[in-house]
Amino acid sequence: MTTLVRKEKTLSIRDLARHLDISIGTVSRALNGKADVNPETRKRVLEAAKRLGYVPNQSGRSLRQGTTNTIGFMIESTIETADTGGTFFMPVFEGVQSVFRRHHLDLVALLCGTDEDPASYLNRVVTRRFVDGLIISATARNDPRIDFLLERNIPFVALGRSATVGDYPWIDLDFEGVAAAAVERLAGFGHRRIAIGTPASDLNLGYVFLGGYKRALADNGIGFDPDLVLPANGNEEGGYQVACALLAQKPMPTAIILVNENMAIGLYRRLYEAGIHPGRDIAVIGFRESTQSRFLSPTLTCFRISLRELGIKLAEALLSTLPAFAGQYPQERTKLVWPMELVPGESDRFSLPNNIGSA
Amino acid sequence: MTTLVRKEKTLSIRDLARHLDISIGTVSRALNGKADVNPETRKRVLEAAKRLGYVPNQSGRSLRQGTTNTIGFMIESTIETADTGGTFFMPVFEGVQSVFRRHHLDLVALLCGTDEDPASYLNRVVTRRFVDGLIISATARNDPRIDFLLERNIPFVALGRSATVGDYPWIDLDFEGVAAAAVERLAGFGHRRIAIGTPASDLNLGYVFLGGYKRALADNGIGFDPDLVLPANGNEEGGYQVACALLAQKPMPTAIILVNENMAIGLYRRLYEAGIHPGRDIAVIGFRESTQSRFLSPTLTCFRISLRELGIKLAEALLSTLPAFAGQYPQERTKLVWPMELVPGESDRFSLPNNIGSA
DNA sequence: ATGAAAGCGCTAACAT
DNA sequence: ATGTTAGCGCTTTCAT
Repeated sequence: MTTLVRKEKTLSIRDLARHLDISIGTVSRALNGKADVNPETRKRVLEAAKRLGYVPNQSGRSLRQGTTNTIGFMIESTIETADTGGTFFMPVFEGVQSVFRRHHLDLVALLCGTDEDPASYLNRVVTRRFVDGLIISATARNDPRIDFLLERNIPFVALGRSATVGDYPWIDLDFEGVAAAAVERLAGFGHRRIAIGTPASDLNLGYVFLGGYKRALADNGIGFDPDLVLPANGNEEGGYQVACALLAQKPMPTAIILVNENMAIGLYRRLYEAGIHPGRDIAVIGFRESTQSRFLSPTLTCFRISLRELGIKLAEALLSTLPAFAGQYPQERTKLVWPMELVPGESDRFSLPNNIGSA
Repeated sequence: MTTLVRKEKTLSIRDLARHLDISIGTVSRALNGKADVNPETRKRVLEAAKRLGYVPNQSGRSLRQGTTNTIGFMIESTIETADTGGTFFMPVFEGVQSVFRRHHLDLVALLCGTDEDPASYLNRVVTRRFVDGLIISATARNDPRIDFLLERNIPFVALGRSATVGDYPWIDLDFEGVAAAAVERLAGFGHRRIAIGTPASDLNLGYVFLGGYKRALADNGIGFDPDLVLPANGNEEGGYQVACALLAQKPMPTAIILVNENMAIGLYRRLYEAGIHPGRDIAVIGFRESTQSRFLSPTLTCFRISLRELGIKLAEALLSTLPAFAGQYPQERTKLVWPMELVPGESDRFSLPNNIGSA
């Protein structure tokens, strides 16, 4: 037969078969690694495919197989995350991707705009059969997306717990443990009036964080004072507001724990304006260690986590819920609280006499 | 006919047609707003579709039409951008999305991992016909992706210029203008030894930034000193290194311009360690205004840009290259340098006597 | 204004 | 081990 190499048009499997003078069925089987193909034939096919730059059309495959080989990672760019979310998600994304790549699954980030309802956005993505599975993040205390995905039986894993009931896989940071460790450390330094900066929104992590804080207070014999709970956005501006709230209290708390390390910048700023030095006049503990936290003055005491590892675990948790991969990842529904490790900085390095700083 | 509502399976257009007892062709035409449909029929179809939750299968459409109605926004998570890139891209993404949504185009972020070659990643995405068009970012001085996309005739727009030749649309920040404005401002304050922190990598923006700096020096009668060009990564760590380099010079430069605002944090840190105060002992000008820059101490003099607007322009530039939309967006190939507006902060607020600070 | 039918590219079931 | 063919869901001719 004639050597048919089309220009301008991408090669179809039919073109490839014609070029090799064999049937398209055999070509398909050869490319997909099926067993019943002559090794010689397979070699020819793979070589020709490579040489001619043949790549299967994903739409054709999807239509036939009912799967897209694409996983969606849904990220909401809310006020809470717009500024700073990227620094968190990029490394997680990398970890997820490193696992999926081995299985020829493509990962796409689905950024739901602030002017679109997350639930209806998700609905569109899912019903169009755009992805085979989903990773959702920024779980709300009550998250309709989870109900929706469970009901439709769509494979997914949540980055973050939720109060929404149901048997679904999730992985979450150990907000509770972080709050507890921070309180314990500060209490050990003699602090009694320990404030806490929590998210202003309905994110579930706020509730968990607050819960850990309260428990740790009790464990350390410190009474809970609702005035010391300071809700704010998890960014620099929020930190500034938290500092304002701190300064307004009499006596001022001697320590503050932040649920978000970016708040530290705004907090520092406001404190400096008031002539108060973190690490000398007030103890500050931030949340996640970052390049930033290490270069602030004073360096921020915070908690270390490998986001890439987290991403890898997320991917594995999802794979175990995908029918095509459950065999290779035979785990239970993952329900995992990811531990974080304290990294001492300069921001909380001072002790109080026992009798100072109590309420 | 019987009312056939399947469970567990998503509705196909065939199901919908059967349910309405009309042909699938008519249903398709009704849903796609074709003219030759009885208004009455169309109403019935749309109602039933809504009620039963019918959503067309994207794979079916794509296979038939040869388009996916999906645009890819390729973001590389390099060392340069991993930490901080998100803060930049999220708002841009929002802007892009707001335009595409009107045209029922879905936007997905394609994050190329650090362990994957950007060009081959792009190749995969394109040849699989996964997207109809692309936005690429982090353009290198010589960027093979541009050659590839031009050769394959794939609609795309670049966020960032490149030395790669060809008639392709791009939008870029005004690095040159920023460098020039910064130099001019500092020269006006009496500075003569003005250092510059540039990217260590081969990003095109580094060359453009440096070019603007050199020209502005000349315009202000200041000689160019290669020792004052300090390459570093565009993150906190890079800023720290820049500060180290500054401190090593005798006499120390009296001003520094950074190509990336995140560097300011590391720079501040190192300067504080050396007892040198930005805004008092040395003038600092950062790059992009952010929540961060406003809350640093001292606040950072930097440049404002509406990233959302930038995203909107990017989307429009791409649409004008897509055959299906070129009619609605009949622009020339966009080649646009996006202006940025100086936002004075506290970090460069001091003047030198004329005879101090000269080389 | 509607129906009938072809066919996009691919895989899998069946036949040989 | 290979060829043949049906059909995934959809849009778009071409009839009527």
